[in-house]
Amino acid sequence: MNNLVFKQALQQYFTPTSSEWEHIQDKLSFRSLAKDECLIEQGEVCRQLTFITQGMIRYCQYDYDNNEHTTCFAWENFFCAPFSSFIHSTPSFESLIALENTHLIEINKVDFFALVETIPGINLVYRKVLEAAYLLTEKHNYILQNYPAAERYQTLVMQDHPTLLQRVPLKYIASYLGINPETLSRVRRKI
Amino acid sequence: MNNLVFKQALQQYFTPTSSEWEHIQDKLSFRSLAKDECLIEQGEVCRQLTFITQGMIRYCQYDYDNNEHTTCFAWENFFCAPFSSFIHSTPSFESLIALENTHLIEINKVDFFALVETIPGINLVYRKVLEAAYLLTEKHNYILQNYPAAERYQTLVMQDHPTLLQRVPLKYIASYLGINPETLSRVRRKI
DNA sequence: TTCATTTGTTGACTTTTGTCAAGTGTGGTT
DNA sequence: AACCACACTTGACAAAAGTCAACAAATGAA
Repeated sequence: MNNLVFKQALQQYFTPTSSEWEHIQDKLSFRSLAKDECLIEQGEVCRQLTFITQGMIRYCQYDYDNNEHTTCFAWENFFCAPFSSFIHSTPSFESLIALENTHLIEINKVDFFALVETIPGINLVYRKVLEAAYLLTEKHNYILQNYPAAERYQTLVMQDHPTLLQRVPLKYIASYLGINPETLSRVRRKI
Repeated sequence: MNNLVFKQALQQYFTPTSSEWEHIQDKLSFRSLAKDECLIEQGEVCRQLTFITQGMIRYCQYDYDNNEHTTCFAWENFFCAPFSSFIHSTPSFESLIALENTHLIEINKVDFFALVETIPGINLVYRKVLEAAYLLTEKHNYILQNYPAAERYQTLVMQDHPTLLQRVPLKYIASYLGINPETLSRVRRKI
């Protein structure tokens, strides 16, 4: 069941042989998070790669005044991790918190990198995941640095992810746009 | 000469066999940029990976009002490219412009990915380059989004890259910090 | 050296966004 | 139904950074 969702996700990139799939499946474990439960806390070192089979995760960081800032949302069929922590075993910049009750597949980091080395298809998947993560944050950051509040809303929400509005409280959307809820409220009123 | 610098850079990650090195060397070409010359213009699709043997490159983007924003600096011994464009063959978000007279080694994208597929060491190097690029922009963005002007200067310049001050005009540093030159000037006066 | 251009600084003012406080609305619990 | 917590909105005001204009300082070319 859950495994199948995962296999389908891999098959976007390669079709594992049955022996490869055996090896992969061996390393998977399952986990659920209740709404508001933490997958990883800021400062922790990330030790596994996570794949979301159902639900939604919010990435957030804390600034010098301990205010929370949302940097990313991830949902069904995406891999999620604080990648720099996952890659370099350094403390994570961000916390990952469930926005809804969420079902996950986890692969331990050591196991995952062993698969990357031994299964070329997994190497490819890893590259694609990194590339996609890079692209997503690049755009988010480009918009946050170069556009005022109203344009951020238009681009990052209305244009790119209008469905967020149905799933995510506005206060987190405001935080994703790098503005506060009051400002978002004023932006939305003017439209 | 130039090749040697490049080989040394690779050797941080792996030691190519002499036949591997032959294949790699075959694909390298050399290029120089005068100060202010453009390596890649925003909107262009990036078709090669570049390695800097001497000099310095500035990455910059243009916002909705066509104001320029510096997002990154790269110098000797670093690979540089607008990675999302390089990876996905999409128009580059940013222009790459020489800050000084600069010497480069280039590898055509198709050749490079062929090397990634055939030489495991190059695959590793590519992963490391991507990971490093990801980490660098992640920190830059984290600071820009979460800290006010004075703290951005302290962290990104004084702490991380104080040598920038000797090589880069303040107006570009201001732009890298997401503030204007007047604000930077005021920040520096207060210290 | 001199002159012109670019770079950097400063002050006065404006704009944008944030902060604080009060209020409305909604959903869930008892 | 009544209450509570939470999400969201609104207004008045404050703070941070941007804009514009003037000028100073450094750099480079003639």
